[in-house]
Amino acid sequence: MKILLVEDEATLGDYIKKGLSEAGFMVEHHRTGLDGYHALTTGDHALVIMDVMLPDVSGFELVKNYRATGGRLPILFLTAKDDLSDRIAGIEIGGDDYLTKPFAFAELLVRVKSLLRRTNLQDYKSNQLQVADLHVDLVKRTVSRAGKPIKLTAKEFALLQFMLERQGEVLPRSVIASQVWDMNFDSDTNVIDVAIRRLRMKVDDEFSPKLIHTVRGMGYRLEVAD
Amino acid sequence: MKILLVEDEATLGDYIKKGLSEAGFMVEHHRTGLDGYHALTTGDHALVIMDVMLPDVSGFELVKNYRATGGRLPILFLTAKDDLSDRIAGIEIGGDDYLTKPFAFAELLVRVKSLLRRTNLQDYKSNQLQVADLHVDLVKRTVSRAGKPIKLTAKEFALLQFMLERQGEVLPRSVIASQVWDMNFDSDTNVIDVAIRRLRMKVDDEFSPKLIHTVRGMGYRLEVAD
DNA sequence: CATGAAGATGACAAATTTGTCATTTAAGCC
DNA sequence: GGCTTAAATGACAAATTTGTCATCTTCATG
Repeated sequence: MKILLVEDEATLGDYIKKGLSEAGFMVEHHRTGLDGYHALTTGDHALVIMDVMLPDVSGFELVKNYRATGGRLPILFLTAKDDLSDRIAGIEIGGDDYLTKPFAFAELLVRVKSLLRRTNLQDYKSNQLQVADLHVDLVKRTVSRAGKPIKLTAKEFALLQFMLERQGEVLPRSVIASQVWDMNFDSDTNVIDVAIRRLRMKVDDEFSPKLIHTVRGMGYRLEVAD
Repeated sequence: MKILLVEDEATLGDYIKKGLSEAGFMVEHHRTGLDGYHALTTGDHALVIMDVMLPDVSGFELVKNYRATGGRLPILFLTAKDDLSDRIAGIEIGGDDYLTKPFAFAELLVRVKSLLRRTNLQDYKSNQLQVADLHVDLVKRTVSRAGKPIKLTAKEFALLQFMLERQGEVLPRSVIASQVWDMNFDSDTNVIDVAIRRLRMKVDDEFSPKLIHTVRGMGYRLEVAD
């Protein structure tokens, strides 16, 4: 479970991070609003803990914008005591929570767990596959290698998915044809060769080790080593 | 867990079906090879029990073809005693099993369970969603309504998936734009209207109840009733 | 029930994906 | 090393998907 923490005060930030890590959460810590916002919109966290007072942008502004674009992660605000009255009171946080500094860590942990419990019900888990440093999320349809996102077309994705499901097996063109293309393999087409090439360009060309291997006379195989 | 049974002898077929049903399996029973083959290639069973001697095609031929096109379900053959020696002996069943008639039902059940245990390990479950009679499999990327398969394009699927995730909520165009299109909503485009229309044509037009509703001035909502 | 605004729709155009083909490159074998 | 065949590649064409626009329809309201 990944938590995004946006907190500029080093001492407090480290303290929270340490505590949550010990409680079994992965914590990604950013110190400015913009960094935090970037992480928020690109990452896959389950919850956000955000200081309202940040050096650059107000946490409140950030979240307003985040919500306006459809973001729905639960957000737990941290506010300084004297900010509380007029600020938080007016925020339509809609189901999110806040905590006034200073607070006991135990208190934070309780709120975090409660928020996660409340929201994680309808979260269906992603269906992830991985080979070497290639990550594939079958539900989100995202692919990345060595952390770099890769955009695949529908056919490319289907082909990769099929090969992943049969990792290590040699896949004759005829089998690929019938499973990925739903056609009877007609040996005078080379669609599959071409598709493999396109997939390789995106998934293998600039990386190593190579994952897609040719088995001459037989077909192709996806595998980490040879 | 769905099991496909292909057996022409009525008595034996009914007997097996009854027994397996009582053991908690769903059984789809076909009486001819061709029917069975059709079910095999279009359905989503976990295991196949097939008589080798069928009135139309030999079960052996069927499976040979099935394997050649990449099918990988475990298949349990039923053979008459005297067919056994020369036939089964020569079949490269590769991991599948067979049972000689007559057999005790308990024996069949043991084999079935063992085959399922052996193969279900690497089967990752599909990630399914459903509203009314609309079924969506997020991993296989299949959609069907009232049992009828529906083909969606990538954008259509993404839109439907998004609406399903937020079932019941009114989704402003601006939110759809940022979540499905990854663009800042620019009110002088009607891409979303058009996309909704295309989705409706496939998913709602010839069905009822309607699932995609317009909330005038606000956006769209996916919901079973109004 | 007339009117203005929002949404639906159909036709078209742009962009993207997918498949085909001719040619080049590489592998396996003698 | 030369030969044969399989696979890789690049360029092109077809097909499909996606977005734009102009027009028509529907809804809410006075």
